[in-house]
Amino acid sequence: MADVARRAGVSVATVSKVVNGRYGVAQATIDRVRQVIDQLGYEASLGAQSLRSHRTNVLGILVAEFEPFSTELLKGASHAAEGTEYQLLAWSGGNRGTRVGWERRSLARLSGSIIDGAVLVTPTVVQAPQGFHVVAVDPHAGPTGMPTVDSDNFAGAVLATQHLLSLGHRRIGFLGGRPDLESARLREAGFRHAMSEAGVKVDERFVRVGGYRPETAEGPARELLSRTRRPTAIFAANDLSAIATMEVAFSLGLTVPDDLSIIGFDNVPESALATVPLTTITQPLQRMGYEALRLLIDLIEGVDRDTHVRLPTQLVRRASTRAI
Amino acid sequence: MADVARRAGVSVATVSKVVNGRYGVAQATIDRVRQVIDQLGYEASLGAQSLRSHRTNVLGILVAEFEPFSTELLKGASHAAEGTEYQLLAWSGGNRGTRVGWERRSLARLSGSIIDGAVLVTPTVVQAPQGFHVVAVDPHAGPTGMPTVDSDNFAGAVLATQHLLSLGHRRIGFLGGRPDLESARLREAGFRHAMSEAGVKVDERFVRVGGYRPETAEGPARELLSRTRRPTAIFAANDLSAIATMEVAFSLGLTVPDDLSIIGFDNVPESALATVPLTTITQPLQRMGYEALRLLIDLIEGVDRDTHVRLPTQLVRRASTRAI
DNA sequence: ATCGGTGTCGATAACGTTTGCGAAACGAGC
DNA sequence: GCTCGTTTCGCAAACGTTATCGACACCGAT
Repeated sequence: MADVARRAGVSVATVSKVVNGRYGVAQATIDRVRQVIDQLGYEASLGAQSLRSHRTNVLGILVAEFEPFSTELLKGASHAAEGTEYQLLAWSGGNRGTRVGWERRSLARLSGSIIDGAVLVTPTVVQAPQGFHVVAVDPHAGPTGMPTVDSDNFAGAVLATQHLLSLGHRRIGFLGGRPDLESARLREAGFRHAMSEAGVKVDERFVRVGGYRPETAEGPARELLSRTRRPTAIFAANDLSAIATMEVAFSLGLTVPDDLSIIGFDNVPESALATVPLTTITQPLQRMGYEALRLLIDLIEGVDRDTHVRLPTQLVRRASTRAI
Repeated sequence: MADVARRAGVSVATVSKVVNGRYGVAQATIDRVRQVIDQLGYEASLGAQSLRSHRTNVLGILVAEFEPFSTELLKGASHAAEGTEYQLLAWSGGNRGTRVGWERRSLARLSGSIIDGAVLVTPTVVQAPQGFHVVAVDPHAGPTGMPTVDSDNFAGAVLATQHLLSLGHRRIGFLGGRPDLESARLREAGFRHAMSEAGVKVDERFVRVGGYRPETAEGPARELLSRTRRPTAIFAANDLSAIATMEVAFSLGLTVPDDLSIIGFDNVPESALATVPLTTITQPLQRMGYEALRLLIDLIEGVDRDTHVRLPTQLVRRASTRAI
C-alpha cells in the first residue's frame, strides 16, 4: 500500500479510502490510484485488515470431513458467495481421530482473526464466541436458539415409510444413523410415527442403529438380512447406509428390489448411479448450503429475518423399491 | 494475550515466548502461563501473527470447483495435514463464470497474509508470488519448474487402450478432455501411441473433444454413437465423461458392454457405482492430495527433495468392457 | 477584506503479535 | 565483597491496515 501511495503521489490514507470507497477523495485521485493498483497488482493484506478493522469479508465453512454430503453443501455455499463481496473458506476438522472439542479450538483460531462468520456442518454444535456469527446445518442439538438450516427430516422419514407401506410392505426394517445427531433421531421418529399411524406394529428386532457411514452400516444390515424371517423392505437413514445395505443384500444372494426393497435418505449424487438406482428422500443439499450462507450474510449485515430455515424433502422413486 | 499476561503476572513478550516455545523462560513461568491460557481458552490472532512474522502455519488448497475429483484430493491433503502443526484451508475459485485470472487474484489475497503456501488444483497454473510456495496438481503447463504432483497420464492411457485392443476391439473411439489441460493432452497422446504401436490406424472421425464434464461430454458422445458405423468401444478421458457416454448409449437403446465397451479414467467413487460398473484407470487421487501437501510442507521447511512426484496408474476391470 | 462552508488530503494512533536487546537477578568463583 | 557469566524477563519497535481529526485551499456571500 505504501508503494501504491508513493507511485500515485498520495498518502496511504488516501489509498485506503479509494480501496474502501470512502467519501472524500477527488475523482481524479481515485482514477490515478486505481490505475496504480491495477498496474502493481496490489491486494490488501487480510491480516492487517482484520487486525485493524475486525472485518475481512471472509466467511468460513467448517465440515467434519470432506465427503459427498458436505461436498454438495460446499458447492451450494460457494455458489451463494459468488457475486457477493464475501469470500468463502472451507476447512475440515481432520478426522474423528482428533480429540473432542476440536470444533471449538479450530473455530477460535480463525474466528478471532480472519473470518467474519462461519457455517458449521459438524456433528456437535459449538458455542460461538462473542460477536461472531454462526449458522449450523443439520445440527446435533435441539432448538438452542442458534440459527440453523436443515431439512424436514421428520416429514421425509414419514414420506419414505408411507412409500413402503403403500407398496404393501409390512415387515419393514429401519437402519438408523448416528444416534447423537438430531437428524437421525427425527428420521427414526418419523418412521415410527408413520408406522403407528398406519396401524402397523414396529418389530423391534427389525430396528438397528447404524452410523451414517458405510462401515458402520454393514454390520447391522447383515444382522437384519441374515435372520430367517427377514424384512421385505428396509428404510436406511441415509443413502450411504442404503447403498451399503444393497451390497450386503447382493452378497447374500438377494436381488433388489425383487427380494428386498430399499429406500434411503439424502439423495447424494451416488445414489442415482447405484447398481440398482436408489429410491430415496431428497434433501436439497446444495440449496441448504446456499441458504446457510445467505443466512449467515444476513446475520452479519444485521438483516432482520427468520433465523431458522427448514427446507422440504421429497420422494424420488427409482428402481430399488417395488410392490410386494 | 494481554489478558493472559496480566493474569499470569508476566509481560506479553513472555507469553509470546511461551506460546512459541522460545528459549529463555523459566519452567515455573511456562507452567503458570500455560495454565492461564487453557483457562481462558486463548488462541493467538492469526492476523496479527501473519502481520508481524509472516508465518502462520496455515496452508491453502485452491480447487476450481467442489466436485468428486477435488473432494478426493481434499481428503488426501487434509489427511496429510493431520498430526502436523499445519492447518489446511480450502477454497474454490467460484464457478468458471468469473473472469480469467481469478486464480491469481484469489491467491494474492490470501498468500500475502494468511497462508504460508498453497496447493493448486486449477486448470491454469499461476505464477507464485515471491517467497511463496506453491505445488500444482495435474497442472496445465508443461514442465515450468514449478513443483508438481500428477499421475502418469500417458502410461494410463496406454493401459486403457491396450485393454480395449486386447479384447479384440479395433474401431475404438476417443472422447477427449479439456484441451487446455496437460492431462488431457497426455491421455490422447497415450491413446494414439498405443494404437500405432499395435498397428491400428486411428479413425479421426472417432476422435472427439469433450471437456471432462458431463455436459460437455454428452454432445460429442452422441455424435460418436449416432453414426451408422459406430465404434465398438470408447475410451473416455475421464470417468464423468465415460458415465455420460454410458447414459447416451442407453438413451440410444444400446446396452453396455454388449453393444459398446466403455473405459474411463480417474476412478472416482461414482464409477464403481455406475449402472454398469465402469472399467477405468485408477489414479490414486487421495494419495496425490496427500503427496502434494507433503511436498508443500517440505518446500516450506526447506527440505531438499525431488519436486516432481509422478504416481502410477492402474487398470481396474469392472463390467463396462468385454471381448468383441 | 473577512468569514464560513465545502471539498480534498495527510498525519497519526491503534489493532495484537514477535523479536532484538538491554536490564535485573542470581549464583559461583576468587 | 567483587566480578563475571548465566538465566530470566520486559521495553519498545515494527508489521500493514483503517479511522479520526485537523490542515489547507478554494469559493461565494457578506
